Amino acid sequence: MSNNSEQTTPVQPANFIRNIVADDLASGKHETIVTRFPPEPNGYLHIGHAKSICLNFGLARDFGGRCHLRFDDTNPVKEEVEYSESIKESVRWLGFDWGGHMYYASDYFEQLYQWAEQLIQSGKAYVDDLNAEQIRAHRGTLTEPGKESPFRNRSVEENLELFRRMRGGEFPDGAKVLRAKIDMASPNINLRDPVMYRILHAVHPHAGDQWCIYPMYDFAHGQSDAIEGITHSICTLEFEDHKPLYEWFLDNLPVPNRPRQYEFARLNLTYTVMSKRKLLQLVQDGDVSGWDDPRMPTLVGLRRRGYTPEAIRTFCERIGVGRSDSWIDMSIIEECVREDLNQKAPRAMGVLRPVKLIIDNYPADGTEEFQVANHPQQPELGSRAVPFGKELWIEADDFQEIPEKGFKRLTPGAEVRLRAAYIVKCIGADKDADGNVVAVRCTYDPETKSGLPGAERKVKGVIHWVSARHAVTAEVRLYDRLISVPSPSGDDWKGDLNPDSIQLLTDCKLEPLLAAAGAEERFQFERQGYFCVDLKDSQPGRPVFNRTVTLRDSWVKK
RNA sequence: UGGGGUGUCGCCAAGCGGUAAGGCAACGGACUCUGACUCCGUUAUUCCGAGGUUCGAAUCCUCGCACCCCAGCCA
Repeated sequence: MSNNSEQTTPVQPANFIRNIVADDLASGKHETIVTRFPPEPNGYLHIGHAKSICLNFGLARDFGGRCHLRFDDTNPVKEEVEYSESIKESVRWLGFDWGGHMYYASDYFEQLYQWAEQLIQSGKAYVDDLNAEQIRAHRGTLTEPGKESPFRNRSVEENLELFRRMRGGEFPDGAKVLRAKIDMASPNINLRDPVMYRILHAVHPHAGDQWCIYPMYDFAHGQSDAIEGITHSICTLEFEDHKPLYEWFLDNLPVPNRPRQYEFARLNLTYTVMSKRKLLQLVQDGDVSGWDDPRMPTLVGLRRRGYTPEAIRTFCERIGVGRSDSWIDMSIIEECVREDLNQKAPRAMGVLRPVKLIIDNYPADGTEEFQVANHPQQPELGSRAVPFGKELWIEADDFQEIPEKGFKRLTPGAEVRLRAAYIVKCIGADKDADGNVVAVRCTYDPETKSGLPGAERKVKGVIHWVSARHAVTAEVRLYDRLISVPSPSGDDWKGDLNPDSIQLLTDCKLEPLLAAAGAEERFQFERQGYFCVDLKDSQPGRPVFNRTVTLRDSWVKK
C-alpha cells in the first residue's frame, strides 16, 4: 500500500479553497485550521447553505481542524429562535457536528461595543445625526464621490458621549448612527463611512433586552471571526467588496487573531428559487404548505421530500467550488438521490393509477404468497411475502388496447411477466358504456411461476401489481419542479410557478406490508421511483407517500 | 466612460509555461423477472476574441468583448 497522506478520508475534488488551506498547512502558516458556518437566523436553510456547510465543515473534517456554527444575529427585527432551532437541526441532519463550538455574534456585543469606543477614541468613528435618506444622498453614486456629513468632525468627547447615550436608550430608532470615518470618496462604496451601529429598540431573540443599539454585519463579522480564531473565513462572492472593510476593522482594532476572507460562487439551481426572500414569500402567500413543503429547496423541504443527507453531500461535492457564476441543473441533484436510494431503498410494488387485472383461469378464491427479494443486488436486505390472487391492481398505462410502437406491456394477445409471479397473456378488456377500460382480462401459465425451473421463458415486458384483496389504499403525492422555467425572471418570477408542481393521488394500491411503514421510510416502488413516507401526514393503515424522484426512463414516450 | 469579479465540452469543473483530468448529461452497444440498476465504448487539435512573448501558452503580456456584484440604519 502506498503511503499517501489522505488515506483515511475519501479524496475530495480539488478546489481553490482546499488548495489554499493545504498550502497554509504545508507552509506552517497555520498549525490547524478553523472555519465557520455563519447563518443569520432569519429563515430556514436551503440547498445553497448546504454547499457552504459541506465546504466549511468538510474542510475542517478533512484537514483535522474544526468548524464553528455561529449565528450572525445582528438584526433582531428579522430573527427568531424558531429559525436558529431549525438551522441547528438541519446542520445535524446533514451529518455535521460543531462539537460544542456553537456561538452567537450577539454574545460578542459587549466586546464589539468596547471596540467601537476605541475607534471613537482614536478618531476613526463618529456619531452621525443624518437620517437614512440623507446618508444615502451623501453617499454619492457609483461614479460620483460622496459628500462628508456635517457631523463628521465632532470631537472625540462629543462622539463618546453621544454613543454612550445611544446605548443608554436616549434616542429613538433612526435618530443617530455610529459610522466609521474612512473615505467618502472611495471608489469602493463600502468604504464611504459605513454605518457601524444603528439604534433599534427591539428585543433580541438571543441577547434579550440588554441592547437598543446593534452592530451592522460589517462591524460584527470580521471581529467575530477574530475572536473565535477563525483562520479561513469563507463567504460568497457578493462580500468580496466588503473585504477591504473587513480588513480595515481588523487593522484598526486590537483583535487577537487575523482571519482571512475567501469568497466562492453561491449555488444557483435551475427550476427553483433560492433567495430567502422569495422562499419566505412562497410560504406567506400560501403557494406552498410551509418551509418544509416537499417542493421547497430548503433542507427541511428536501428532507420531507425524501432526499437523504448523503445525497445532498454527494451533490455538494459533485458541483465543486469555484468563483464563476454558474447554474447547476436540477437533474444533478436528482441523480444524486437516485444513486443513493438505489443502493439503500428496499423495493416494493405500488400501483399509482390502478386498473383491475382479472386472471380468468385462476381459481376465484385462490391465493398464494410469493417470497420476493427486497433488493435485486443486495440479498442482505432480505425478502418479504407478497400475496397474490385472481384479481390484481395494475398500472392503468401498462395496458394499451392499441399499442403504440415499441410498447412492451399488456395489449390483447401479448404476454407479460407479472413481477415475481407468473407470465400472463392478455385476452382483452372489459369496458363500461363510455368505452373506458374497467378491467383487463388475461390467463396465466402455471408453469411460469417465478423461480420454478423452466419458468424463465422470455417475455418482452415485466409489470408490477398488487393483489386487490390484500392491497392497502394510500395517498401518494407526486412532486415536480416548483418553477417551470430554468431560471425564473426577475420581478414576475411568480408567473413562472409550475401549476403542476404537485399532483395528489388518493386511491393508490400498495402491497400490504407498506401499511405499517414508518415516517421517513423510503422505498423504491418498482418501475416508478423513490417514495418516502410523509413525516407529518402519514397514518398507520392509511399511509401517505411523497415521491422523491422518478426512476430514469429510457422508454421515450410519444 | 467608478470599483470589484468571472469567462476551459450541453451543465459543473481540474489545470498555475511542457503539449486539455474528472463528474453529470448525450449517443452507441451488452446485460436484465424493475423499459431501473450495472457494464463496456464514443464525445474539446482546443481553452471568450485578436495580437504578442516563447523551442513550447488555457496558463505570461497587450488590447478588446460578454456576463455578474456594489449606491440597506439587511446579511
